[in-house]
Amino acid sequence: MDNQLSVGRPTILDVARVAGVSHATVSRYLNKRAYVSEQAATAIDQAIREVNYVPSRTARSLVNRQTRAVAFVVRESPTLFFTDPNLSKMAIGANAALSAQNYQMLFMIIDSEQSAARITELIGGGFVDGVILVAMSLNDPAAQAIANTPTPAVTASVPLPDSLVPHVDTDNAGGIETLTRLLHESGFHTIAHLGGPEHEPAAILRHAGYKKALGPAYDPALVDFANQWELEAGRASMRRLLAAGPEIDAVIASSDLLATGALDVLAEQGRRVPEDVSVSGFDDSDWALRAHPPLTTVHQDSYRIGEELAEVVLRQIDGEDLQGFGRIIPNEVVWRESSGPRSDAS
Amino acid sequence: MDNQLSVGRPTILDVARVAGVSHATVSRYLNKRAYVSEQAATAIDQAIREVNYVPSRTARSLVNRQTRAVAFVVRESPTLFFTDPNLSKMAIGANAALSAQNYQMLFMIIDSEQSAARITELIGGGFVDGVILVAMSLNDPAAQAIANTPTPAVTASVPLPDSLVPHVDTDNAGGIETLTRLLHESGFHTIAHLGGPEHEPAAILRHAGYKKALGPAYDPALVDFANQWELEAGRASMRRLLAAGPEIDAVIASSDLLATGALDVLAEQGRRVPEDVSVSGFDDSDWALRAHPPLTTVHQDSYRIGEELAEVVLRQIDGEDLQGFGRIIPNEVVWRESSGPRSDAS
DNA sequence: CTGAAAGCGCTTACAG
DNA sequence: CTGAAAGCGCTTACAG
Repeated sequence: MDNQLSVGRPTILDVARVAGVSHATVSRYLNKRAYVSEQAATAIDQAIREVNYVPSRTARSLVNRQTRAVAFVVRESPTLFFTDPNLSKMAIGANAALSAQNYQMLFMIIDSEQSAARITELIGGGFVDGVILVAMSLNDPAAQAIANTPTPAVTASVPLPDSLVPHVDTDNAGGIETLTRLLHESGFHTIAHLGGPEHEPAAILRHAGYKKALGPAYDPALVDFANQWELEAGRASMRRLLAAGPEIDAVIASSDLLATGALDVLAEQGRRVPEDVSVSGFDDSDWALRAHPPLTTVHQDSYRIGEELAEVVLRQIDGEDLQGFGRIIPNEVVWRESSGPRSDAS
Repeated sequence: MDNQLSVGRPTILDVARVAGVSHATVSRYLNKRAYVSEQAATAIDQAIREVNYVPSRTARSLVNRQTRAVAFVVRESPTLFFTDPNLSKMAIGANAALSAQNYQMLFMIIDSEQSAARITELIGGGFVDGVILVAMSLNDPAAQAIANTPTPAVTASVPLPDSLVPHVDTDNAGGIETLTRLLHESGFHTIAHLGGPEHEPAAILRHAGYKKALGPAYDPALVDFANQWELEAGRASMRRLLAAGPEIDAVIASSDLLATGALDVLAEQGRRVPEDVSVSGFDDSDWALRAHPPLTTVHQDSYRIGEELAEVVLRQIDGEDLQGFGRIIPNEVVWRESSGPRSDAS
């Protein structure tokens, strides 16, 4: 009566032997996609418990050519990732959407060149069915390598250059455009723009929104681009703006961090915010709330962006061709003290 | 001259055909573990580029019986996870240690019953070689199921009941013991303990540390256990303590959150902190810093805990039997305003 | 140094 | 309804 089992973990053959059927029948039972007699079913069910059988994921993946897993790869300093609420909400949103379709999200952190290579091989080697790539900097070899893999991919926030990988992003242009309009309507008329690095897509789009809102009133003398997305670069840029146009009564910065740099310089020079100059940012990050005064900014629905990212990979996994596709998610202006009272406040 | 390639992604057979060798030789070349002639090597190398070959992870895993991946499973509200700096530092530490050994850490979030079942199957099915389990609540079926899998596991923070799964934890008893001693030396003599839920291991250990430090001076009348790790439970417990022993001049709470509840009640009753009563917590979480006044607490090196967690799974993957093993990581008292001036401050 | 062959643990037409 | 057989893409003794 001793059913010899193999040494390692039990396989479908062990179950078959105990149940007294062929392993093909066990497989059919497991996959519920073909008829199995009631009698065989109960025998198999019991055998599964008896030998404590769990199907091998790798064997299944090999024959099915799918893993039902999607990687969420972060090309960022891990600390920054966990700190940035926008990024973590994105991850939570994507996880929920994937989970709902019974896909497992696998969060991976690139924290070294070695890990970048390993993750690229993993993804190129079919360890997952798709990949959501979060990378802030362009021309990043690691990001490029992952995107060039045959595995369906989507990038968050930044469309990769020279690549047809679809991307999902917040409405950079629209957010700033709306903000500019609101400031204008609230009585600010000499509105400067403190942009991000001039060649970065996000900076370009945000500048475009500013320009569009102003229309013919747009004045290039009131625009300056910071060299980096850094506090110090924001300060330098603000100094240039003040030197060029001392009469400005509002500054629209391309990020909360740059706006914080602007606040520093304005304080140095004795300009009051918002009484003398209104300041605003983008992102609605912690910087916006911690600033003195708290910053008007553009808030993005990161959870939703995460969900859309998931949808875009999933559709590609289902065979849809989404080359070059871009999805823009609307955002929302959050009006705070740094812009003074809002004229049209209801 | 047209080398017919199969339709899907190229396989080792395609490489072999193009290079004019057998696929076994290609495999040997890839694994560098047997001699391959220089001539064959260059041909293969070129063929790999030509067909753009990347080895299949699933096929490899199936024959090698290993995936070189370790799951980091979080049984927590995802938001809480990303918010809690202790948890994210743990993840970063584990990721770094695993990565250094060329293992890929796969971060997975349990956010529903469905996902709990899916992840359990994944792990039981050999999708990863090991699992680090972060679960705060005991008797959690999902945690138990994962731990009962044949896959090597380790739990963070909490040893699972009735389980021999190894665990790594901060020195609960030692931290509170040291803290109690320091308070005593600083002139506090009627020191109460506001413990966590009476049957939770962490609460039991912390209480033990308090008791040990006090020795014969220990007085059970000065001890109360909160019903939950919640703010409100901390308040209720503090009220009971004050009712039982109004003369207390220090309260050692089992967590920062419980300590915050204690602060609320003391403020209500007009007792000044630290002038009338010293208050301290455990965790060095945001609660500790945001409290008024900031809380003395026990700080844990979460990054290091993460590294140790990785080491414990890795050793098991390497075949070591670590059943029942527990690793206790030392921690450190952080003295802040809620305890007044420290007598032995250097 | 290198092929042919078996096998890792599954799924799935194909005949019965 | 169910077995036998082939195949998913690799690795690895075993002979040469």
